[in-house]
Amino acid sequence: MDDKQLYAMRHSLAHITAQAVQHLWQDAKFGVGPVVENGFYYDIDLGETKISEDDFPKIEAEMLKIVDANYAFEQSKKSIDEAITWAKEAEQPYKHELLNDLKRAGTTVAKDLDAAELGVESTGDSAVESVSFYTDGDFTDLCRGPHATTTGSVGVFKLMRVAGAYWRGKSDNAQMQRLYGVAFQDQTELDTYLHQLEEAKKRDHRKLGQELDLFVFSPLVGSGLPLFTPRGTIIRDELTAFAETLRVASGFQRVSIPHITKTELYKVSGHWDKFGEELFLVKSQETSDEFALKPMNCPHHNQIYAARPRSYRDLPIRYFETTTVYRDEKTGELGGLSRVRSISQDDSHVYARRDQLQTEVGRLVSDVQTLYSALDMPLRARLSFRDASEKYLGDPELWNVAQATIRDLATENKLKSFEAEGEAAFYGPKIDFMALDAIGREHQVATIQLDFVQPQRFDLEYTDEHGEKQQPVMIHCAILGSIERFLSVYIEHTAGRFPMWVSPEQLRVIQVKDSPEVVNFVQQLVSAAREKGLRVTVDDDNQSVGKKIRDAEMWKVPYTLVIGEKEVQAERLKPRVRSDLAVLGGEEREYEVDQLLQSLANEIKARASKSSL
RNA sequence: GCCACCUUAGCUCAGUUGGUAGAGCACCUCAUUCGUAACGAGGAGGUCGCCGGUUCGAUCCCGGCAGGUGGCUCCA
Repeated sequence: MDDKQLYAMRHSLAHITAQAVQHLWQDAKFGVGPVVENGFYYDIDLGETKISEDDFPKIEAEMLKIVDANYAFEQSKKSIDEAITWAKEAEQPYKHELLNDLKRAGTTVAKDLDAAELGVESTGDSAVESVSFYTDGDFTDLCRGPHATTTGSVGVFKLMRVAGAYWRGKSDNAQMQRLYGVAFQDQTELDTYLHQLEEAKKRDHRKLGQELDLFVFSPLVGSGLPLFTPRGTIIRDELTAFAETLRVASGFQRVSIPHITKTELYKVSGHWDKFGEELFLVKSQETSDEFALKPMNCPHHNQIYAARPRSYRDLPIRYFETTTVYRDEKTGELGGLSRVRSISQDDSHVYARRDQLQTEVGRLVSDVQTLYSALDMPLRARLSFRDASEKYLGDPELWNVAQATIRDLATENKLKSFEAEGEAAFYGPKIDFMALDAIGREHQVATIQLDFVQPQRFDLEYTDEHGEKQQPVMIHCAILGSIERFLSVYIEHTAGRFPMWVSPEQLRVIQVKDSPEVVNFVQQLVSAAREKGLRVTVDDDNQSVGKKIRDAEMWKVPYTLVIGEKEVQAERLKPRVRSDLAVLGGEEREYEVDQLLQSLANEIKARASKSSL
C-alpha cells in the first residue's frame, strides 16, 4: 500500500467516524475531518452532549457497521450556491460558514487544511465555482477526496482520544470535540504502533523522573516549577558543564546578571508590548519602581555591552551564562519538564561586525554539532527565513546577506537542513536545530538567531576604523536550549540509562558480609574510587545479594561490584556492567582494583567519544 | 486561558450502589550473613487533594478551588 492509498483510507475513516457519530447523535454539527500522522480526526459539535472515552466502543461498533455495509464512496459536484443550500438544509452551520467564505474569497481564511478539505477546485483568486462532495450510504460530506473505493476497504482503526479543539483553530471561536483515531493497513501495523506508544510511555520522563528520583513538583511551590533532587542536579550540571566547556573553548566570557529588572528595560527592548502578559511582576515595598522577573537575558547582556565604548578591534564580544528565566505560561500549557515556568538556558550573545557573521555563526554551528554528536543524537537544521510579509524589521540587505550566510554555513558544515520561509523571528533569521531521539521522534533543541533589532533599540554601537559609529549585529545562541526541556528529551532518549559521565551514580558497591575484613576492603575501595573522581555508593543493607543486584538494575547504575570474602582474598574484581554499556564494549572481565578504577575514570573522561570506551 | 478526564499510604493501585478504608513495593523492628534481578516474620504509616453545600451521616452526590493528564490556543 502506498502513501496515497493510506491517506485515502484514513480520510475515508474520518468520514465514517462522522457518519457513525451522526447515527448516534442526529443533531451533530460537523467541522472538518482531516488526515494527520498515523490517523485522522473529526471536529464535532454536539452542543451539551460530551463524548467520553466510554463512548468509544459504541462509536467504533457503529463505524464497523458502516465498514461492513461496504458502501461505495461516490463523488458529486454542486455549484457553490447549491452547496450553501445543502448546508442550510442539512443544518450544518460550520460547513455553511466555510462555503460562504469560499464563495466570497475563493479560499477560506483559516488554515490551509480547510482548503484541502473542502474540495476547492480553483486555486486562483476568483470566487469558487463548484465544490466537490462525497457520499457513502446515508452520509454526504463536503470534501475534495480522495477516498477509498468503498467503506469496506479502509484497513483497521482505533479511536484514541477525544479533546477540545477550537473551530478553525482560533481561541475566541466555539470549542468543538475532536475525535482522534489511528488507522493502518492491517492489524499487525496497528499493533506495532500501539506497542511503540507503550514503549514511549515507558520512557516518559515524568515516570522516569519519579522512578530515578531526578526531580519533583510541589503544589506549594507551584505548577511548572520543577525542583531538582541531588541526582537530577548532577545530570543538569554535567550537561551544562559540557556546554560551558564548548563556550569557553570558543572564546566566550561568562557573565552574571540578576534575575529581576525594572520593567523599563522591556519597554525599551520592545518585549513589554509583545510579551507583557507573560511577565511575572515583582513589587518593591520601598520604591515606586515596577520590577519583573527576567523572561530573557539579552536586554541585561546588552547593558553590559553598552556600559563602555567599544572599538571595532574589541569585536566580536561574546558573553555566555547558564541562568534561569521566568515566564508566566498559561497553566494549561505546562507539562512535566517539557514546558515549565522557570526555564534555565545556556544562553549566549555575540556582538559582531557584519564581516564577522560568517565566522561567528560557523563556530556556533560547530559547537552545536559537537554536543549533539557526543550525546548520540542526529541533528537536522531548519533554516528559518523571512517571507514577503511586512512584519520583519531591520535592513533588508542585511537580511539577504545573513540568509545567504546561513545557507552557505549549512552546506559547509554538511548540515542536514531544510529552509522554512516565514519561520524567521521578526528581528532576524535563525537556525533551529532538531534532534532525533532513540525512538525516532524529533525535538527542537538548539537555536542560533541573528538579531538586527535589539542593537538598534538599545543604541548599541562600536567605533570603526574611520572613527564612525557603527551598529553591531547580535547573535543569540542556546546549545541545550531550555535545560528543563532538554532534560525531558534526553531522559526519554536514553530511557534513563545515562552514559557513564552523566550518571548520577556511576559505581555501586554491594557489600555481602559485614565482617571487618570485608567492611575494611569496601571502605578502601570507595575512597580510592572517590579519589579517581567516581560517583560511588555502597549498599550495605541487610538484604540478599540478589535483592541488591535487582535494586542496582532498577536504578540503572552503570557498574556494580559485589564485594564479599572472595574478592577480599583474590583482590580481583568482576564488575557487573549495565547491558547497554556491555554492548558498547565495557566487557565483563576480572580486573585488579586500581586497574578497574582507572578504566572507569577513563570512561568518564571519554564522554565526547564513544570509541574510547 | 479553553474543553474533557483524573486526584485513596512515600510509590503503583484496589474498594465503598452514602454508614470514616485495603494490597503489593518502599520504610522501621526482629531473624538471617547471604554470591549476581525480589529470603522470612512482625510493625508503623491515611482529615480518601483542599474548601463549601445536600444528608441523621459524605472518601462516595453537588459546587468552587488547587494539582495532574490528553488536546486546543500560545511559545521572545
